[in-house]
This record gives sequence, structure tokens and C-alpha cells, in this order.
Amino acid sequence: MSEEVRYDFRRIDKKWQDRWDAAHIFRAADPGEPGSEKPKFYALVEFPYPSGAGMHVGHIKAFSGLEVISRMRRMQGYNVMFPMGFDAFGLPTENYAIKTGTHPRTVTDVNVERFIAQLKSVGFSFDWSRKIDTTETDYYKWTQWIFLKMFEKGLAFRDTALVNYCPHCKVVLSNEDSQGGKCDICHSDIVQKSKDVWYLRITEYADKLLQGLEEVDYLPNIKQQQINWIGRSEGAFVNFGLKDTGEKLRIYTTRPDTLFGVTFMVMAPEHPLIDKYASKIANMADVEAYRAECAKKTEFDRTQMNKDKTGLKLDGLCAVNPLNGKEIPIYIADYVMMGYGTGAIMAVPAHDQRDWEFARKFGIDVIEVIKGGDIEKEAYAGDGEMVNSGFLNGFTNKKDSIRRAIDELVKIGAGEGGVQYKMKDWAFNRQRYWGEPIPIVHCPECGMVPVPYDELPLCLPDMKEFAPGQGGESPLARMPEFVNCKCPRCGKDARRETDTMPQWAGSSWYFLRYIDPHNNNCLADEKKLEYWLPVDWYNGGMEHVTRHMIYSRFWHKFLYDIGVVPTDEPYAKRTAQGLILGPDGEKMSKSRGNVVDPLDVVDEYGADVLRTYVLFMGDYGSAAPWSPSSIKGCKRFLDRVAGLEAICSGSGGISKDLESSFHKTIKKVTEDIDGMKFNTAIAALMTLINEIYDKKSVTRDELSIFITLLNPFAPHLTEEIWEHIGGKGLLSLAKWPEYDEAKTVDSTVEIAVQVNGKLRGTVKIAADAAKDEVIAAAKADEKVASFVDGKEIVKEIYVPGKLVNIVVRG
RNA sequence: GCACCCGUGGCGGAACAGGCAGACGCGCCGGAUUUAGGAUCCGGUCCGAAAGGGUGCGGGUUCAAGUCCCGCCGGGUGUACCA
Repeated sequence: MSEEVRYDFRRIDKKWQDRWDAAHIFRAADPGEPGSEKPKFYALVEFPYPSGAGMHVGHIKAFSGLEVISRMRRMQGYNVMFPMGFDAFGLPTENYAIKTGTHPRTVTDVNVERFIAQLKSVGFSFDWSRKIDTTETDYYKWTQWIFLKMFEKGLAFRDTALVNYCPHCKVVLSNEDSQGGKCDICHSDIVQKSKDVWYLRITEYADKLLQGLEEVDYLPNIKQQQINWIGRSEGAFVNFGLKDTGEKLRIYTTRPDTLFGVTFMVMAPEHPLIDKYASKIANMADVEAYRAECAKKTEFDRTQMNKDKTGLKLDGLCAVNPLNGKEIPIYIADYVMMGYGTGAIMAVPAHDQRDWEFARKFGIDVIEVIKGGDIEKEAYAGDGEMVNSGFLNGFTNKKDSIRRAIDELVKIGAGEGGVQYKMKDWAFNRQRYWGEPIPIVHCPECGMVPVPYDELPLCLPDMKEFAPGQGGESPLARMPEFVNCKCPRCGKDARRETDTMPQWAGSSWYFLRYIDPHNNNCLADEKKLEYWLPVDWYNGGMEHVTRHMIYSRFWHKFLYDIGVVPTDEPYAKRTAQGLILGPDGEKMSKSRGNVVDPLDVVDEYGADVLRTYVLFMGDYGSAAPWSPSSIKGCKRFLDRVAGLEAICSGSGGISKDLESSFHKTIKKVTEDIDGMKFNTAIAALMTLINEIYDKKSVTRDELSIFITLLNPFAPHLTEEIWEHIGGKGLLSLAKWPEYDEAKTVDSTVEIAVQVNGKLRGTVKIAADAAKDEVIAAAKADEKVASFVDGKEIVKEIYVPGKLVNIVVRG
């Protein structure tokens, strides 16, 4: 029961897709090639993971934004690069491969092919000659190359650490991949495990990543999320004495000026000094019991017990305040984390709510050092005069007192100012098969030796059985032909690293490879990088603005520092699209059964209706529910566009009575596309077509302008009409219409007339009429007059072209 | 808990930079066409008979507030014992 269509989209869609393909019209010109003299525009959308489920309507919306902008830019005379590729390493493919006994290579190839066919069926103007796939050796050769460069510079290193481990996926996860204590992929509870793992020293770039945000044009909330993620805080490291040991207990605090308010210390349960001085701790058995209890707690429990502090006093160990020599008890408690700062804190219960709660529970003194709150009721974190604080007494400005405290600490050698980041080094390895092999050899003589550059790519060996090993060993470890090798440095027997890189590796630099995807000599040619960088506009999902974007900015900044890329920031501008929700207003998911398949939509309505609807359904940056009935509005609109041909007079310019409408619409559509306000751009075209139909005829010039403006949204139908009315060449290559500002204003305007702020009438008057004239006309209005007559006029306000407000009294 | 964003008809959403709230679309109502239904076309559609009232609630600033300020209530996103 498919609905009647006014135009044969099945034939038309295919016809134009084939013609664009054959003419290679979306191929970007590299420097030196014809077309490269135009200004360049590099539009980037997040490349998809080619899942077996195929495309999702969310992909369509994500790509359609820059698709429309790219098509408009081409028509405006830009040399546009709008590439597409596939981020194809990763667990879903591997898990599917294991389940079905198919090799992940095969699975990936099949999925990629399907994605390409689907993307083409929607008519996206991607430059397919630049297609990349992160799992191809030609690509990951350079992923490995970058890794080795980082290794050389000491930014890739191995360390033993407590890691987040997913027992289900059998992999080590970064903090980013295990938020909330759940595995990002399978949502199982993760556990802590001690392991020797690879890290990338992203923390070394923390400040650069923060500072770089000042020079880029990201949406404000995107910048804010990155700032929060980096989580820079300024404070001081303070060394407390550890009584009778000669040892220092080092802590980090943002408020060193509250040192006189310290009444206890807290160490994380795992703190190494506990073991070192275990012999001095009288209640070590209790300590061990508490530690065991903490280790059992899942993240979820810890969150639930947010308010209920637990802990234990260390009997026999005692800290000494470096400023006043006071002895201070030491506790262990799991509200202090080993992973942040030094794993120990000075507790100032009067001015920190967590410390306050702990002090209450354990009956510890609370000493006020900042006036202004009621420390009997709760901790006071505000500003105020310093008291009970020796040389700090009397300070009222936080900045000054902190500086004074740090100066004193430095003077007596008990500490110094310091900076901390929430961001941690990036755990950079997985014990899985379907990823880039880490190109390192472990030699008993030489230690860790990089695989020589001329031996890259280090190919992933073909395996039949690639399920992860028990205990989380990489499947590659089961393959002696891969593992056993000669040390590149000394030639003796050695073992290859068997871990692979995490999913985020390949996507950290893909935008560079698009610039020169087939280069065998370097990751991309210098001249081409110089020409194309930075990415002018990057659009993607909010879920990637921290992890993926920070990782890729880090890689890019590193490549800049070693002279490989010419810009220090990769992306000049970043925006994000909102989700498409299911018709029920919930997030689309298979389990809810509310998933809309874009191909079903293409099948029923054609690509142009799908493209138009995903942009018309609401504000591009906000989530909006899919509406199976609302999409009909877009179908009707395009049917009406197809119907314009029948009322086309065949000749003539823009008719007088539609002139300002056309100029206004050109302006509105152009500006709205630039501002990603696609919904109102389409609405403006709908308004214009309604005006055209009111007139019952359209000139050839009017029709040309109309379909040119609509082309980025509905390229197939508009190409077809263009051909019918004898347009030269392809509409996709036509010139974008320009408007005359002077013609966007009407000669007569309708002015709202208010009396005391209430609308009482309207007057039509020449747009350039003087204030007096307009007000006189307003007063002449019968209804207005009835509200004004016999009253004292206090004020007359005239907003040119808009409104008159007559303020009366009495 | 903290940070940011958002609350507008039956629905999705418009409203530059404080200036006619509800553009555009869906749905709905009526009419035309049709054997009928669908599709299409035309008209109507914030509430109210009207005066008037309307942008989550309560205050404020202003000639004028969806928009600015203060305090609530509700929702979303991010982050979470970060010292």
C-alpha cells in the first residue's frame, strides 16, 4: 500500500547517483590540480563503525548536516573535501566473528561494502576516491608509525598498574571506557586488576590541550566538557612529617592556606606507605580487613555510600604539621583515591564537606580557619577572614592567603605549588585480536625494542581461533610464529608484544590520511597537509567530544611538535548533532523495537525525502523523535516541487510581486545553512513554494533559483527538474544564487500599533516613512483612536518597520 | 552533590540583538474532486461567545519580557568522594 508518488524517485535517485559517480564531481582537487586555486573547505564527519546492523537513521542525520553545507560550498566556488571512511577495528566485529566462526576481515569487508552501498543510495556527496579503512595494512602501517614516534619520545611507555578489567570482554579498559564501573561495550561490572600495561603520556599534553581550546571555534558546551575532562586544578604539594620515621607523607591540596585547620590525615587504603611501615601499625590486622572490604566494593556500592564515610585509624603512625609542629592522627578511608593527587590528603573538616562528615563520624576536632559559616552545621567552603592560623590570620582574599602559604612552605622546605589534572595517562592496549599490533619486540638483552620503520606494517597474522585467552591474554600470544622473533637490535631470540591497540587508535589521526590516502612514503604529503589543514568544520556526536576529540587533538599536537603536520590544532570548528529518538520519544534501540531503518524510508519515499526530513524534524543540535506521519510533510513538499514544472511558463525573470520573497529566501536559506539551522531553511523554501502556488505560475528563472536553493537537501529531484528545464551541466555544479540586500526589504511594511503595550491594530505604510507620519497613521486607526481619545499621551515609541507603542494615562 | 543546557498549541518545533508569540510541518475540522477509500486541491485551527487571557510556577526591571534579573518546580546531558 505504498502511497502514490508524484515523481519516480526510484528511477531518478539511481540515475543521478550514477551520473555524479561517472563524472567524479565530488572529487576534491589536491594542490596543483585544476580546482585547487579555489578556496579550500575541508568538511569532516565522524567516520562510522561498520556494524553488521548497517546504517542507522542517526548516521543519516550526522552526515546530512555537513553534506548540505558541502554541497552549498561547492556551488559557492569552494574546493570541497568531504571524505568518508570506516573505523573498523573493534570488539563488536570480533565478537560477531567469534560467534559465527567468520574471520573479522571477511566480516569487516562485507559490512563496509554494505555501508558504502547504503551511503550511496542516499546520495551523499562524499569523495569516495579517498575512502579509508583503519583495518587495512596501508592504513595501520601509519598508526603503528605514529606509535613508534611516541615510543621514541617517551610518550608510549609500560607500567604496572591497577587497571580496569572487564571479565566479560576479557580486556583492560581505560578509565574513559569504564565509566560508572561498567564496561563501555558489554556493560558488565569491571574489576580492578594489577597488570603490566601500555600507556600514552597524554598528561604531558594536558596544558597544551587546554590552551589550544582558546584558538578554536567549538560550541561552548563542547569546550566546557573538554575543560572539565582535563580537570586542571591549582594548589600545592605539602610534605607532612611521619613521626619517628624520617619519612614524609606527601599530600596535594587546593587550599594550602587552611593548613592550620588540619585535624587528621587520610590515606587511600592502597597507599604504599602503609605497607612500608606495617610493623609500626598496631592494628594492621584491622587495616588488612578494611582493605579487603574496600576491594570487594563495586563502584556502584561506593557511589551509593557517597554520604556514609567509612575508615579506620592507623594505630602507631602519626603525621606532623610542617607549619605548627602539631601531631595529627592518620586514617585510611576509601573516599580518598590512590589515583588522584598523591593518594593522601590533609583533612580540614571545617572547610571540606567530606572531611566534615568523616570527622563527625569519628569524633575528630573541627577547627575553623575561615570565618563566615556555621561549622557546627556543615563545612564552610566560602570566602572569609582567616583565623586561628598564625601568620595567615587576617587574610580575606583566598588568592593572597594561598600564595602566602605556598611561599612559607617553600621557605621551610615543606612543599611547593603544584598543578593536578583529572585526566590520566591513556591505557593504550587491549588483549584482543582485532586491532593494530603494537610494533614492539621484547628482547631479554635490549629490553623493549621498536620494530624498525622499514618493517612496518607489522601485520596482524591470520588466525583461525582468535577468541581471547583465559586470564586475559591476547590471542596473538598463542601463535609462536608471531611471538617468536629476532631482536632487531642484537639479533638474538626475542618475543613480540602481543597486545593490540585500543579502538581509539585508528580514529586519532584519520582526518590526516584522507588528505593523502594512498601515499606509501609517509602518512601524508607535506604540501597536501599544508593545503588542507586544518579541518574547517568537524561535526559529530556529543559522545565523542571528550574521548575521541581529546585523543586526536593529542596525537595531532604531538605530530605538530615533531614537525609532521603544519598546524597545532586539527579542527578549526566543531559542532554536534542531536540524537534521533524513536517515535515513542525514547532512545532508539533494538530491545525497545523502535529503530527506524533509513533504507526502509528510502524505499518508501526516496532519498530526498529522507534527507530533507532528518534536517526538518527539529533543531539540528537537539534530540527529536522520529515521526512517521510528520515525514509526509516533506514528501508533500517535494511532490509540490515536482509539480512546479507543470506550471512553469518557460521563460521570464523574477516576477515583480515575488522579487522580495526570492531575495529574502536566498538570504535566509544561505544564512541558515551556514548556521546549521536547516529546519528553518527548509521552512523558508516551503513558504516560498506556497507563495508560488498562490500565483499559479512560475517563471523559468524563479524555478531555477528555487531548485538551486533546494539542491543541497534534495539533489536528485532538483537535478531532474534542472535537466527538464534545459539547465546547463549538472545542477550540483551550478552557481549558488546571490541576493541583493536592497531587494530583501519591502517598500511597504505593516506596523503593529500598541496602546500601553497592548496590540490594538496595524497600519500599512511606506517603509521609509518618518516617525511622525507613522504615529499619525497609527492614531488614525479607528480602534487605536478609541483607546487613545480623551487620554493624556505620555510617550510615543516607534521601532522602525516594526511597531508603535502609544503610552497613555487616565 | 556539582557544572552546563532546556521547559512555548493536540504533536515536532519557529520567534534577529527586549518589539505583532505560535513561522513551517504534522494532526484535526469543514468543503471540492471521487462509486468509495486513498491521494490531491481550497478554507479553518492557542484558549475564550466576548471583554480578555495565554510561553513550567512566584516575584522584579521596562513603554514593551518566551527573551533580561532573583527565587522555586520539572526534565535532559556531562561528571562524580578530584582533596
